[in-house]
Amino acid sequence: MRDVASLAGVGIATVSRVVNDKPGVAAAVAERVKSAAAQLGYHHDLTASSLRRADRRTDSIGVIVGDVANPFSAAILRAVEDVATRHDSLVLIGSAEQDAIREKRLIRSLTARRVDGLIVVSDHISEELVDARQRGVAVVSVDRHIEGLTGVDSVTTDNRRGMREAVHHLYDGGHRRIAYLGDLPEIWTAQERFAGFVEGFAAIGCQLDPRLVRHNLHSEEATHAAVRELMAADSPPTAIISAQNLITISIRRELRALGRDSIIAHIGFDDFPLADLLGVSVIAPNPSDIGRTAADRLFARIDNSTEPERHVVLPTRYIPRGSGEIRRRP
Amino acid sequence: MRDVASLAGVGIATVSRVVNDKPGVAAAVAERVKSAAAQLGYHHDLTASSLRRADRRTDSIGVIVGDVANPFSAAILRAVEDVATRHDSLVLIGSAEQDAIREKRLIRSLTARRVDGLIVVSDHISEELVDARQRGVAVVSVDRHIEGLTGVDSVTTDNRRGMREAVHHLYDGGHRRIAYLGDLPEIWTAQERFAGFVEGFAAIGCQLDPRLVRHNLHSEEATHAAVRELMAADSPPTAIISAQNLITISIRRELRALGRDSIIAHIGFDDFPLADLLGVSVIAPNPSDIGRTAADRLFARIDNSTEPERHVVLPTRYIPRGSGEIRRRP
DNA sequence: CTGTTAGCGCTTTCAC
DNA sequence: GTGAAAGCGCTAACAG
Repeated sequence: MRDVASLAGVGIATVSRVVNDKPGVAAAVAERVKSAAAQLGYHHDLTASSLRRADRRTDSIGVIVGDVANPFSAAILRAVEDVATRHDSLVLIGSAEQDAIREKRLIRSLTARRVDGLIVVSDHISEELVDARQRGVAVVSVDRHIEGLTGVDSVTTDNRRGMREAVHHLYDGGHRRIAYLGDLPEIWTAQERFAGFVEGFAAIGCQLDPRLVRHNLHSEEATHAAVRELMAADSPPTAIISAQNLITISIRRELRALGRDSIIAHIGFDDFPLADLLGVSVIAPNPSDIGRTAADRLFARIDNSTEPERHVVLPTRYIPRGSGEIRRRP
Repeated sequence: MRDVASLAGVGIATVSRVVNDKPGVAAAVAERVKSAAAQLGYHHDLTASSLRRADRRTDSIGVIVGDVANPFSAAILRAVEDVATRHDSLVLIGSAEQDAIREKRLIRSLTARRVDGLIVVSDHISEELVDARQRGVAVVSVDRHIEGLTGVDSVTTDNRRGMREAVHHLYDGGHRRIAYLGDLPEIWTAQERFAGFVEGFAAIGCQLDPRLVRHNLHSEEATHAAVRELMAADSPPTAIISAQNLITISIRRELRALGRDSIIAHIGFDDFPLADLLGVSVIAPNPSDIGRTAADRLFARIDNSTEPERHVVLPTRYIPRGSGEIRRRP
C-alpha cells in the first residue's frame, strides 16, 4: 500500500480512500492510484481493514447447522448465502452434529475470527453463545426456539400445527391406530412435533396407544428395527407419522422391504428431494424461506443492534402424494 | 490484552504466550494469566493474530462450488469441512452457479479475507485464480481438470472409464440404440463423459446415432422435452444414459409420466440420495472421497508449498439397481 | 523465564 | 482535497 502511494505520488490515506470508493478524491488522482495499484498487483487486505475500521465489521457471518450435507440444512445454507451475498458478506460454515462440545468449539472458533453475526441451529443455551451476544455478535436461532435466551431472534416453523393437521388427515382416512416415529427427544423440533401429535389425538378424541410411539430414532438401523417391531405386533398400526426426513426415508425402505409400502399410510415431517417420485406425502416446512428470513433478521440486527427481539414462526404445508392418502382397509 | 497483562501483573508478551499455549512460561504465571483473562472476559482475536504472525495464516479456507444445495456439492463440502476441522481451520463457502462473474467475485472476496487455501469447482482459468496462486494461496481444483493451470493440484473422477463401462453394460443387455442426455458442453465433466460415451460405442463397434444425443439439458423442462421427443421418434432408443444427477432425476420423472419407466433401460452418472429406493442404476463417483482427498492435498500444500503438482483421478463404481438391468425386448 | 519495542496493513482523526 | 501520524490487537525479535 505504501508502494502504491509512492508510485502514484500520493499519501497512503488517499490510497485507502480510493480503494474504499470514498468521496473526496480528485478523479485524476483516483485514476493514478488505480493504475499504480494494478501495476503493482496490489490487493486490498480486508482483515487488516476490519481491524482498524470504526465499526470493526469483517463482513462475514457464521452458520452452524447439524450437518451441511443434510438437504434441509443445505437449503437453509444456500438461502442464507444468497442474502449474505447481497450484503457483501461471506459465509463461514460448521457442522455441529448435535454435539454440544463441537458446537461450543465452533462458536468460539467463529467469534475468534470476528464474524459479524451467527446463525445457529441449536437446542440449548451454551455459555459461548450468550458470551458472543454480550460481545456484540448478532445471533439468530433457526429452526429451534431456545427458551430463556435473550437478545436472540428466532425463526422457526409451526411444528405443532403441522403435526396436528397430519393426525387429522389420517383420521379422516379412517385411521385410528397411528404410530409415531421420532428423533432424539432432546431436540426441540422433536419435542414440538410430538406435542403436536399428542394434541392432534386429543382433538379427535382418540386414545393414543403408547406402544405405537417410538423416540430416539437417530440411525437407519434403529428406525428399521422400530418399523419391523411395530408391524410384527398383535395389532399393528394402519398408519405412521414420522417426525424427520431421514426417519421418513428409513421407514420407506423398511416398508418396501416388508412389502407393506402400499398398505400402510405414511406421512413424514420435512419434505425431501424425490419425495414426489416416491409418492410420499409430507408436512413441509420451507427451508429456503427459513434461511432467507433468518438471514434478513441477522443483517437487520447487524446494521442496527437496537432492534427489539423478534420470533418469527413460519407455516408448514401439507403435500399429498399418495402415501398419506391410503385409507384404512375396511 | 493489555488489561489482562496488568491485572495478572505480567507483560503483554506473556499473555500472548499463554493464549497460544507456547512453552517458556512458568505454570504459576500461566495460571494467573488465565484467571485474569477469564475475569475480564478476554477473548483472543485471531484476525489480529494472523495479521502479525510470521506465517500470516488465517486458519481458514474457501470452497467454491456450483451450488451448496446440490447433494453432490454438499457431500464434498462436508468432507472438506471434516478435514479442515482436523487442521483447526474454518471453511468459507460460495456458490458460483457456473457463472464466471460470480466466481471471480467470490475468489476476490475470499482472498481479500486472506484464506490460506481455495478449493474450486470450475471449468476455466480465471485471472483471479492465477493471481491467487501467485500470491501464495494454495489452490486445488475439484471434479474438474483445468487445462493449462499450473501450480494447482486437481482431484477428479475417471469420467470416461465410468461412461465406457455403462455403454458396455447396456450393450450386454442387448441394447443398440442408446440415447445420451448431457449437460452444458462447456462443463469439463460433461465433455469427458460424452467422450467416454463415444469411446464406449467405438469399443463395441457400434454406430452412434447422432439423433439420440442431446446436450445442454440444464433445466428440468429441457430434459423433459428431450425425453418426450426421443420417445416419440420413429425408432426410439431402448436405453438412456444421462450424464448428471439432476438430469437423471428429470428423466425418471418424465419416463414415469410416459409410463415407460419399466421398459426403457436407464443408467445415470452420479449417485443421489434415494436412488436405491427408486431402483436407478448409476455410475457413482464418491464425493466424500473427492472432498477428503482434495482437502488433504490442500493442507499438504498449505503446510509445504514446495510440493510438486499432483493430479489425482478417483475411480467410479457401477451400482446396479434395476433400471440399468432392463434388457432389450426381443 | 519474562518484558520492551517494533510493526503486520489498514483506517481515522486532524492538520494543512 | 490531501498527507502525517496514531493505533486497531496481536506476535516476533531481542534484551535482560
